[in-house]
This record gives sequence, structure tokens and C-alpha cells, in this order.
Amino acid sequence: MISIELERVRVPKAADVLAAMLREKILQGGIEVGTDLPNERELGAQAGLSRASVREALRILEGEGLIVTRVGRNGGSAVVRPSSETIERSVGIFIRGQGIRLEAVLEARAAMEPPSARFAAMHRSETDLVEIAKCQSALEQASTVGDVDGYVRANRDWHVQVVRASHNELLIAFISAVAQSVYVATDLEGFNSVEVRNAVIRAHRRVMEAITAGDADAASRRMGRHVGAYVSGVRNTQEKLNGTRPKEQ
Amino acid sequence: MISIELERVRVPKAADVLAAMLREKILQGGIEVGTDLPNERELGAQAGLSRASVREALRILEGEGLIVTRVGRNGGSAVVRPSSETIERSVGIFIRGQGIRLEAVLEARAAMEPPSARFAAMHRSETDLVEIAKCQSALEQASTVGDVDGYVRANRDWHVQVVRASHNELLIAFISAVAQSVYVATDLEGFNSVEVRNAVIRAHRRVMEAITAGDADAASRRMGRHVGAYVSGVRNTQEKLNGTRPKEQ
DNA sequence: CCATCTAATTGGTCTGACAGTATCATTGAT
DNA sequence: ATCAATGATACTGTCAGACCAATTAGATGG
Repeated sequence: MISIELERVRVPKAADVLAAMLREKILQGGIEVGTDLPNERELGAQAGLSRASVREALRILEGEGLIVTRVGRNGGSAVVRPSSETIERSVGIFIRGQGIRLEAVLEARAAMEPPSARFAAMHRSETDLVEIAKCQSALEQASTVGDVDGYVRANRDWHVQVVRASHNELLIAFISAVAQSVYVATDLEGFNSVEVRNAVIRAHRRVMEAITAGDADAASRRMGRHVGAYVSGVRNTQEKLNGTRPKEQ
Repeated sequence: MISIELERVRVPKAADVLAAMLREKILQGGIEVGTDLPNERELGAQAGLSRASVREALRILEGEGLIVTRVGRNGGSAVVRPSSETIERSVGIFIRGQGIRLEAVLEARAAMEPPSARFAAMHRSETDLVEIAKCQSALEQASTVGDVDGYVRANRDWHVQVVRASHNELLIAFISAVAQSVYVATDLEGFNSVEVRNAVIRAHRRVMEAITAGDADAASRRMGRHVGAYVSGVRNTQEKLNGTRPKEQ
């Protein structure tokens, strides 16, 4: 018997094939947002598949954030613009699933935020400034009242709002995803001290001044110092907790 | 008739509920990687749902990269560690779906790579250096031969390998995702010139020197100049193409 | 001991039915 | 004529049951 070079034959599932077809039609063919796909029975008839397979394909696309499905008359699947939510979900699962340490998450955030602040200083609109200021007010308010959870939430919102001002959709998505994970993982104890909270508030103010003035270098530098201090703070807290610095593996 | 304050009642789908339950069990309960879930019929019996609903739930988890499913005897769904692939997929869809311009993607990359190079200089292992050097060889090889596509691919791999050396899983995932999108969107024309290719090769060498020497500042600075030049290059090409700079909206 | 066949187990697919829900169309009262 | 109630309708959601296809454990035979 002769032996032929033959790679393992792929047998994709029907639903995967249909999902891939529809995905390309939506992304490449540029079906406008809001367009209704044919109903499930119709799709099945066109593709020569059962309704079960069609539903599986639609569920895949829904998971990818490409369609939404509504029940009832005139219901069905409509094309939507994929939002950053999908990225945020997958990043959250990645962080939890890989067991990524808070320190590493903060490190990634510390890497992305200074350049984001730079872009924010360059591209911010008036409404961006207003939105950032709103978060800052909420932050200061929560701090004086002593509402630690509200404070941490406002803190997250402030950082997200700053990167929003950069008008770079990818950085917005990445930092939103990371900020959310930081928020849920943040040990509130670290912000029980008034001194820490006030330091954060002052740092924010200085960053906001730079962004408002359009001073890109200052915005980047000050944000760098701010998030750097944040990382060190968390690192110290954890060292105190563990007694020793967690070893890199 | 009295009117009660009543928010719109949410009716989640059976599959969503089951998927959420299993997801929590996997992530929080910490089911070890490799563990087999009960088979679909068994899951259906336990949850009191039909096999169709169970399959839909499993498909959701598969889309999230939490399980893999195999057919055949001793097949079934096994828990896996979510990889960066899921992030890369959702980022790719986000970029295509939102119609994000190449310039913005490069901008995000330019924001993340200098700090990544800094971490690489701080944390790189010997094997990291070897891997980076391999990509550089492939790059130079492809350049001398004139294999433009191979050159662009090796270029992507080099950048991914550098961030790998940072040992920050999040930055690795983000930059891999972005680099892949840059790769597929890159206009090969821009690299037809030998001068451009040689400039890239020289820049890479200087970054590698800094990373090898463990000089974090130099690594960051040089990588910043490198990717900055890249962005400008693409921007100029597109200006030439459009005759004018694309307006921000 | 090894190759081969058989059978059991599991996911993949299909069919057909009914329930649940949101919208449309009609009807009836004012 | 206007508008609210009411029924018809067109969808998705869910179910049950069957069969096909792939894979492998275990029996069988050399």
C-alpha cells in the first residue's frame, strides 16, 4: 500500500459553515446595520439545512455580537454593529480563566493609559472634558462621603472616560475591558485611607489640566506617574499580605 | 386599577441560564482543565432541559473558549483554559465590523508596543531572545530574496515575539490581535522599496540590542521611534492615495 | 502478542410539533 | 372618525424522538 502525504481531513460542522458564510456576508458584503436576516425556516430552506443547524449558526453570530434576535411577529435576527462589549467579555473570561494576577492586569493598564492620555490631550472635544469632569465630581463626592465602592466605581469611570477622549476605539475597548476587571478585583481596603484617596484626586486633577490644555506630553507623563503609583500601591499591599513578593514563574 | 412600579420582566433563555451556571462552575469553582463534562443527554436530565437547549448552552461556552467538544465514544465536552485566540477573534470582528481605519489600529499598536518593549527588556529570558532572533532572520532572509508577503508575515511575528518576552499575557493577547489585523490589512506596496525594508531591519536590530542588554528605557524609546515611523509611513501613503488627509469624524 | 472486527457510546443532524411572545388587523363602542 | 379591546398571525423558544457519523473499548481470532 502506498502512503500519500495527507493531512488530517477537516469535517466542519454544518452550523460552522453557515455561520462563516453569514459572517462574511455581513462583514465583507457590508449588509447595513439593522437589516433583517431571513427567518430561521427560510434560512434553512435556502441553505438546505435543518432549523436546528440554522439556529446553532445564528447563536454563534449572536455570540460574536454580529446579530441580535428578537421573538414575536416581525421578530428574527437583525444585523448589528459589533460593539466593544464582546471584547470586554472575552477579556474578562481570559483574565479569570488564565488566573492572571491583578498585578499583571494593572501592568497592562499602566502600559496603555499614558499614551491614551496623550491622544486624549490631542483629540479631546468639549463634551469629552465635561464627561471627564462629571466622573471626577462623582469621585470627589464619594470620597468625602466615604462611599468606598462608589469611589472605586467612579475611579473606573474616570479612566474609561479619559481614554474615550482619545477617540481611538481599540484603546477604548481594551482599557474598558481591563478597567472592568480591575474594578471587580479591587480590594476596597486599599482605598479606606483618606490620604490615598486625596492623592488620587490630586493626580486626576493634574491630568485633566494637561488634557484640557492640550499638552500631550504632560498628560502622558502625569498619567504615567498616576498609574505607576497605583501599581506600586497594590504591589505593596500584596507584599504585606503575602509577607513576600510573589515570584515570577 | 392601581399601577405598580414594575420594570420590564426579563425572560432569559434556558440555554443562557445553563451556560451561565456552567461558566461559573468552570471559572469560579475551578474545575481542572481536561475534566469532562457529563454528556449532553446526562446534562439535559440533570438540568431538566431538552438536549437542544443543552447543546445551545455548550455551544455558547465553546464560543467563549471554555470547552472543546469531540465526537465519538469517550467524546464529549472537556474544560480547557481560555486562550488569547478568543480575544483575537473578537478584536478582529470588532475592527472589521466597526470599519476601524488602519491608521487607528496602528495608533493603538504604537501606544502599546513601547511599554511592551520596556517590559521585554526587564523580563526577557534567553529563549525569548532566541525566538526574536529567529523572526529577525526570517525577516532579513525574506527581504533579500524579495518575498514581500513573507517579509510582512515575519515582521508581524517579530513584533508578537517581542511582546511575548514581556511575559504579560494581556499585552501579548492585545498586540497579537492587533498585529494580525494589521497584517491582513497591510498594503504590500509600502514594502516594495528596499530602503524601507532596510530601515525596518536596522530599527529592529537596535531594539533587540536594548532588550538583550536589559536597557528598558532604550528599548521603549527605540520601539517608539520604530512604530512611530511606521505610522507616519502608512499615513503618508494614504495621503498620497486620497490626495488629502482623511477627516476625523 | 498483535491485527481485526464488533459493538457501544457519544456528538451531529433532521423532523415535526407545540408553547410563548410581539405585532398586525379587525372589530366595536364612543 | 377615533381609539381601545380583541383576536389572528408570524415569528422564535423549547421539546421529544429518531437516526446518522465518528470514535474507541473490548471481543475475537490468528
